[in-house]
Amino acid sequence: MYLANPTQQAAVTTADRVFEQIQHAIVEGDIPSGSKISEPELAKRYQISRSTLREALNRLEKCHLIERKANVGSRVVECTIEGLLELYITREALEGMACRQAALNMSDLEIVDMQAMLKTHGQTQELKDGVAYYQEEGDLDFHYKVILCSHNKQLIDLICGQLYHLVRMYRCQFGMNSPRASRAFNEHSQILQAISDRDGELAEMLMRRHIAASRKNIENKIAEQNLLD
Amino acid sequence: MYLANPTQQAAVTTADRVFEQIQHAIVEGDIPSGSKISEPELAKRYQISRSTLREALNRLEKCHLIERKANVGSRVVECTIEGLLELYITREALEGMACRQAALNMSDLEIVDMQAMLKTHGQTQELKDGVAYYQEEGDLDFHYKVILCSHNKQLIDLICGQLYHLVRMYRCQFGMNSPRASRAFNEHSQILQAISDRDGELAEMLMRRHIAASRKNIENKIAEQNLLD
DNA sequence: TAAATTAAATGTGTCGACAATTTTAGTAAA
DNA sequence: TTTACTAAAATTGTCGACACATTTAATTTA
Repeated sequence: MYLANPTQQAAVTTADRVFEQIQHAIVEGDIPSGSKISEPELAKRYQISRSTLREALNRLEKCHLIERKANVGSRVVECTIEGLLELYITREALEGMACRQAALNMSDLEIVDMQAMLKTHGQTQELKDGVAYYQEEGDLDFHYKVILCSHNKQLIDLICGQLYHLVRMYRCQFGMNSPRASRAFNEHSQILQAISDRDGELAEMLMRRHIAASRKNIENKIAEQNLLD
Repeated sequence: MYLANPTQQAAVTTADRVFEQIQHAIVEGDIPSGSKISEPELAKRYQISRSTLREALNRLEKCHLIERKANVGSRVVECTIEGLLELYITREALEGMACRQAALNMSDLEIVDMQAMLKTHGQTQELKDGVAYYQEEGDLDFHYKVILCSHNKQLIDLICGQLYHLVRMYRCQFGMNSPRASRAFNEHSQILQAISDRDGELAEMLMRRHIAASRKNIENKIAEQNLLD
């Protein structure tokens, strides 16, 4: 089961449903990264007409999962190291600002809720220490909540509606259930503290460091791997 | 004549052409902000089938110029004060980071080019001092160049491919040919200096202040206007 | 054999028509 | 007059077919 996107309203039309199915298939790698998409083939596989499929493809393009060229066709986006680093840099900017806005705009109730959620994360983490579960869902959960609490529609749409599908895709394809779990939890706690103090500047700074740390973690792994070649 | 988007590849298909036409009409306010879009009517006006029109509508949705609801239809996005402020906050985050990346990644040649452009701006500004022209094109020109020079595809697409159409729309509809022209020029010069020094941290900070200043300028205007009511 | 040209096949873009849903108009009941 | 229900009209979603462009295969030519 994959994390439902909070900004994605319930699928009512067939194009919506097929969009979600293909999205899932791409994120999980069932439709491989970089592969060409054949409209007739996919239309047949999902038992829909090409028009409906193209509607779905348009939404996939909107969240950067496929790329289209006129008169040529669509390809699933390629997962490259550079792309991953660029994605993290963009996240650093956007989520940093979202965190600042959350510190300024969150209601007291929302803060209480988030503290409860983090407490839960801490407990499950003590139980299955260092297990991928936390990184898989808890981390995204925390980030999602912060973004939604920015109360900035523009930020919410850009990050949750578009970038995060790519984030999930990279996580799946590069198998990134990193050992940063316990450190991430501590960083989340610090961030929430800054938010509770309504310290927007600190909250942004901590979130940026948190994401930058993940990025550097990846860069280091790559560097190690390159030394082995 | 309006500023062609550097990320927008040449229109080859009819849907492309119609997309550009409607985009222009929305930005300029010929199709009013907040109005409902009738697919049959627009299809007739542009002499195309509904399928082709819907393809164009999908791209308009991608750059946040229209909003769609399933089984109900499309509306031109509404220009509100809150929306404008949210847009500026998002720009502050994204363009700030783009500016930092530009300082890190720009080639020396690109820096020389940009210095030349800014010099031109300074001269034309001396000629028609305080005239809207500068703010209308020069400002966007500078910002566009900085973003492109970040060499970060993700940032480029988000800002140039999506946000900037909205920015232009707000500029048109709110008649924002502000008197910040000369101050903006000075701020641009400072930013470029930081970029030339390869000082990413300073470059980001200055760009963020530059955009935040615009936002506060707007907020003040609103506050003044509210006092009169 | 390799390169260039042409022809077939595949795939994308566009169209008009039908199905399903929503909105509007009209009628009946309170 | 207002509300509730019903029927008609209009609008959106989906479909299959055709036009056009690109890619692939076959044929010719150097």
